[in-house]
Amino acid sequence: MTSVEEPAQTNGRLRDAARTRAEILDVATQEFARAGYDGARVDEIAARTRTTKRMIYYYFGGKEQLFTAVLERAYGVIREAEQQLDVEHLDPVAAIRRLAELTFDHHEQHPDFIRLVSIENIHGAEHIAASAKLGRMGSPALEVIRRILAAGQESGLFTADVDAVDLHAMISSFCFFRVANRHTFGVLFGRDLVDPAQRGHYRAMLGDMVIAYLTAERAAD
Amino acid sequence: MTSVEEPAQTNGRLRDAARTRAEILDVATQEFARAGYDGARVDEIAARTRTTKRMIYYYFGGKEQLFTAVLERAYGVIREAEQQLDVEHLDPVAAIRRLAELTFDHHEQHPDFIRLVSIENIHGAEHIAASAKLGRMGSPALEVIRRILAAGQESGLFTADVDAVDLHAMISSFCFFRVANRHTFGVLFGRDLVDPAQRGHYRAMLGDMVIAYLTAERAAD
DNA sequence: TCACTAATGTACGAACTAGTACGTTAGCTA
DNA sequence: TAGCTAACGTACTAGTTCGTACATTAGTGA
Repeated sequence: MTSVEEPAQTNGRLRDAARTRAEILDVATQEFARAGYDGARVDEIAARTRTTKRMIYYYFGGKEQLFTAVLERAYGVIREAEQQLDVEHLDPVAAIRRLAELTFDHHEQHPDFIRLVSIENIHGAEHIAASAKLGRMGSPALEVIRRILAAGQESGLFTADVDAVDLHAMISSFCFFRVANRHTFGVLFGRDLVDPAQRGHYRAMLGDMVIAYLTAERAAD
Repeated sequence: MTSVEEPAQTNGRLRDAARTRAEILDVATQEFARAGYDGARVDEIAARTRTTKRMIYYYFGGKEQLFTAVLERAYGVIREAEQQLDVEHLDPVAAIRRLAELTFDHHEQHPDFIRLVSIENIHGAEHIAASAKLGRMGSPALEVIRRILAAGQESGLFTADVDAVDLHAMISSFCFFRVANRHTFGVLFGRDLVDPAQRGHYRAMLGDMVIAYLTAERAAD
């Protein structure tokens, strides 16, 4: 999240639409992630900005649209990260493990994003459904998974007949739950799923799980 | 959720503390699950009850305590369900699959519970942490998993050296994500994870995944 | 049956909160 | 450099929302 923390005016200008807009988005992201859609306070966002509430309405129109803009940018970030993904040179098993690990890392590094997605689901995904930018956006990772799966299935290495979307769901489940539910899980079971000391443990567990699933010997269907 | 929908007075009484309390809890569960903690309206809960807002404060003290009571009851329900669990007579593989399927079914049948847990995580699990009833409650399923795992590992059937809490997290991840994130996932990938026609598919996928993970041939650690 | 209290209802207030009307100025361009 | 407009600030309002003061009654036990 391109945080803007400079003294007062960036690039010598007092008035900078792009900077003001970006700063509002930064703070709004934190605030929505902190308190949920209804818990977030427009006044609080404004207060933590170098500008005023007036500007939020000037640039975004309202709280609802601001939240949508926050989601659009957050999804854009993960989209970009996935586009960096380069696993073409790896064998299917290594490639899938790599992909799983990248998903794992991204989720861990963007807890705010996870919270925003949770919040959006509480609200039935109405904002992303209404967003032209986000509707059916899919994910660059999906195409990659598709190719790896095809290669693995062709070579007989992968026995599971699973499609890319379902495999993506499986990988995301684990990564998402670990971050999203860490608080209740921690209280109820006395175990912090995001404990840095256990990071490697869970990362390996995810990879093992996915590979085991894909390569398991199946009874005839 | 013991829904109370009778005409006016149950068991012949106009004033029935237990009934009023239960009815408030029922409606509050729906309202909190619908809109989140801050989105939920105390007035709305009262309106959909046969009693008044005054009673919410009389019985629970406030919105915060009401939400905690809602969580306590919701966790109580899953706790009870898990206590029914009887898999002692099954071999480890069948037992684990059974357990996974029960978790799967429970999550599917209680979307409100899933939403409440999501909401509670947005708020850092502060309510269940403060609740005497819920702190470190654990889960009856955990003991069952522990026993099955021990048996499976002893017999050499299970190769993964995973503990009960982590396995529980793995199973829950899949079940939770499927229900909790169905909305955003549906919009972004055009696939409804809770489509009844696909229920069997995902249920089998979960079992296959867990069993594959537990029984996979491992390279020496 | 009488009195006492748990249970309930009504009406209201104080604080908050999204959103806006109105006024001002920086910075670009002709 | 004059003027025009995008960018910005202040002060306010209308409506909402949690919570409560006060009044009332059902049911129970003596």
